[in-house]
Amino acid sequence: MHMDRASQGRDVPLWRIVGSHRMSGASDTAYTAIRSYLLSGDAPPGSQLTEDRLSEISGVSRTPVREAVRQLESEMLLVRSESKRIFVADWSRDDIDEMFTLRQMLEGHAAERAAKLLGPADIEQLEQVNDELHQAVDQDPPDVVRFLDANRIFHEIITNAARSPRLAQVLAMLVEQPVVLRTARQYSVEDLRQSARDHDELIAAFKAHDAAWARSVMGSHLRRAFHTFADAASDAD
Amino acid sequence: MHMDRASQGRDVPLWRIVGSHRMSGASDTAYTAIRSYLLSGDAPPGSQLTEDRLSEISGVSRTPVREAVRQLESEMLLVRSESKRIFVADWSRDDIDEMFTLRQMLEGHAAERAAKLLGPADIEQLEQVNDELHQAVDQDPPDVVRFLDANRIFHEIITNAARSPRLAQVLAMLVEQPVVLRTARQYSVEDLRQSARDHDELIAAFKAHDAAWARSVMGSHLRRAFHTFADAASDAD
DNA sequence: GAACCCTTTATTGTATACAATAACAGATCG
DNA sequence: CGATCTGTTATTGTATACAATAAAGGGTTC
Repeated sequence: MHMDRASQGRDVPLWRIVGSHRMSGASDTAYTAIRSYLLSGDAPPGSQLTEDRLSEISGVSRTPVREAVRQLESEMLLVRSESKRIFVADWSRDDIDEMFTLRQMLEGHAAERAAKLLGPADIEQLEQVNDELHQAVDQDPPDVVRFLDANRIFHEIITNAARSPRLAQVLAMLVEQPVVLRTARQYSVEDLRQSARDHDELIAAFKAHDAAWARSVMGSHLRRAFHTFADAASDAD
Repeated sequence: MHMDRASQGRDVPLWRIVGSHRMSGASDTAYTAIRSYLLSGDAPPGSQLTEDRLSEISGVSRTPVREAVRQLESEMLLVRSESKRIFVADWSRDDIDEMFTLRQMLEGHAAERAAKLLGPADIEQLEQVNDELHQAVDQDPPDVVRFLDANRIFHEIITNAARSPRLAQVLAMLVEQPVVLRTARQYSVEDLRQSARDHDELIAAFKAHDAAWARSVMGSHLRRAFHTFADAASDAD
């Protein structure tokens, strides 16, 4: 009995199915450690970090830390001052707006291509991931972390399906920001449900191989996601 | 007599006006040297390079070479094998197609925003650069290098005018590829003239602050550029 | 007390030696 | 032969010491 692509992933953790990150070596230790630190919220946006400090945090020498910092810089979780010092990125509402706008363009394009390229097995995988997402929402209380994981994987599958390495590389720079992830914890159940419904419709568009439909749904999905974020963020003030 | 932004650049070399690259230190020496080497055409696409070799070429130690390689990897002039070895990128026609498609999306967006944000001084600068470009075309024979320089700066001004650091960063990854630059040498005068006319129309759209017009012209400009490239490349076979 | 210069300290940049790993080539065995 | 094992070499990865540079502090002068 052979294992096709859909069945392959059935018994492994969801977050392993779409793995883009090499996981070994001190560079990756540093990357993972620093990223967790930034996403944990313990690092105040705008505060300075030094390579030595990050070296302590991650337990490896400065050399791999420097590589990790470069990567996190390109993902815009870190920024550098004029004199090359390292700071935790501080995203304004306009910055987040622009990020979602870019994602809308690029992921809209990805969805368009995916509609033409996705096979039945791929679509089955998308449904599987979206089931996971639905379950996370329908828990009481909803499991936001599980939701965000499934959501990320759902989008990654589509991005990869577009079979454009350049597009994937560019989108990797526009991942969710700490401020967005933190804000997600206070989304309403209805917000999460609507997101899941968007995914349902996206899958329907893929099944119909309707590129324009897919782009359109992806566009409104991401645009609404921005406003959900913006509302939650302003409520938090 | 004060110096406004337009007059500031009048006496400095054109390529200095829009400088996004920090120019100092061994890392930049390495970056510049390796990039020149790749663009010179002496490096066969697909061939392997080692850090030691690049270190010899650029005259600095492996540490800054590694940083430069990372940068050139993100600009997709270099690629890495499964085992992390370094190779000169080898772009297929489809890869180039996809690159121009992504540029069309992103620079179309940039043009849209630029149409709203560009001031008279900025537009004057664009005109100045496009004059340069016209002159390069009207020389006999046309000066393709001068043309490409002016063209790059023209597009960079628009990208920067969009005032979206993320957009600029993403577009920096989609710069012109060696194969495109080499092919440009055999563009017909008429191809170059049409390019210059596109720029004229772009400037007209900016003067009218007509975002939709600007996006549209940028779109057809880049799309035609791809076909010009593709035709020239297939002729060269 | 405010601006300037000088010293000291903090931080990043570079070179280099060594460690880890992958590719290569030749020998051995079926 | 062909496959596989093994030692050798090529190449990248990591740690660390030192160099270069920017920031911070502290004293001096006007």
